[in-house]
Amino acid sequence: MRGMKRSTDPDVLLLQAAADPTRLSVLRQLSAEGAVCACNFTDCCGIGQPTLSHHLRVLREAGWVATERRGTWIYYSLRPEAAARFRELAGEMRTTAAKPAAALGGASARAPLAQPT
Amino acid sequence: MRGMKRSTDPDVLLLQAAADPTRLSVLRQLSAEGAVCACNFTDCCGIGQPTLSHHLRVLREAGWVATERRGTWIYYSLRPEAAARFRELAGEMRTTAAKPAAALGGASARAPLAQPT
DNA sequence: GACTTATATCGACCATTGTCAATATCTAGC
DNA sequence: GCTAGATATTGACAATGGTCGATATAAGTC
Repeated sequence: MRGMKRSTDPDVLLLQAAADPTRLSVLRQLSAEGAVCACNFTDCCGIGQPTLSHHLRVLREAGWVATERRGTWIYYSLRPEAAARFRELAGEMRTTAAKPAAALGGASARAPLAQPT
Repeated sequence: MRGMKRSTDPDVLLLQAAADPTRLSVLRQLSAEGAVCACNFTDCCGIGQPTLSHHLRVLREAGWVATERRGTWIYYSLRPEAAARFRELAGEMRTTAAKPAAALGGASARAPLAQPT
């Protein structure tokens, strides 16, 4: 099979949703301002309204944002669970500080599977 | 112009690099084990060697990993700067806890640009 | 030198995705 | 009902990106 493999891991979906200039910008604005009307993003990002709507849908389906209708417009806000999961994910990414390059010199821990005799 | 726009924002590049099942798996293994030989990932992820090499290149170019040759094999390790930047990014993503849905009820803060009379 | 092993690069293929124009849907006010 | 404004959906297109097979490069051993 060629092509890509569609990911189902929620962590990957969360990262994929944030890994776009427009959407990261939206997330940052939401983080800074709390609840933001969709119409506020339209001009901010230099993209058309359908495109923005698409990005907001991606963020919603990834669990990043919640929506609330107020009359004709819709407010978007960051979902605390998503932000928390994101921070947790980032917290996992730590360099052990003992191994990165130092452990390579030792005679004990070297070859991963086999050694070139 | 149709098509996508190539992002140049280093934060977006960092997120894009992490937003793939294989690469996230690699990053997690690096975080857990420190320095890992490239040959350790090959069988782990169920992908071919050229594909893994491609993913490692993406991670390298995004600043996620550093490499060190040891004989015929190459060890990959997490770059502390990347992990730190990632945590910082995640730290930005906070719900202000004062606005998400509460501020919408008030009569003061409502319309973003205009109000439906 | 030849041979083996590990990693990188190249070239192709196809799935995904960001974008737009046009249109539909929903809500409010008349 | 009709009209106006905000948002969502549809259908197309192009660029990106993940995958593989084949090949190239690099380092080690003999």
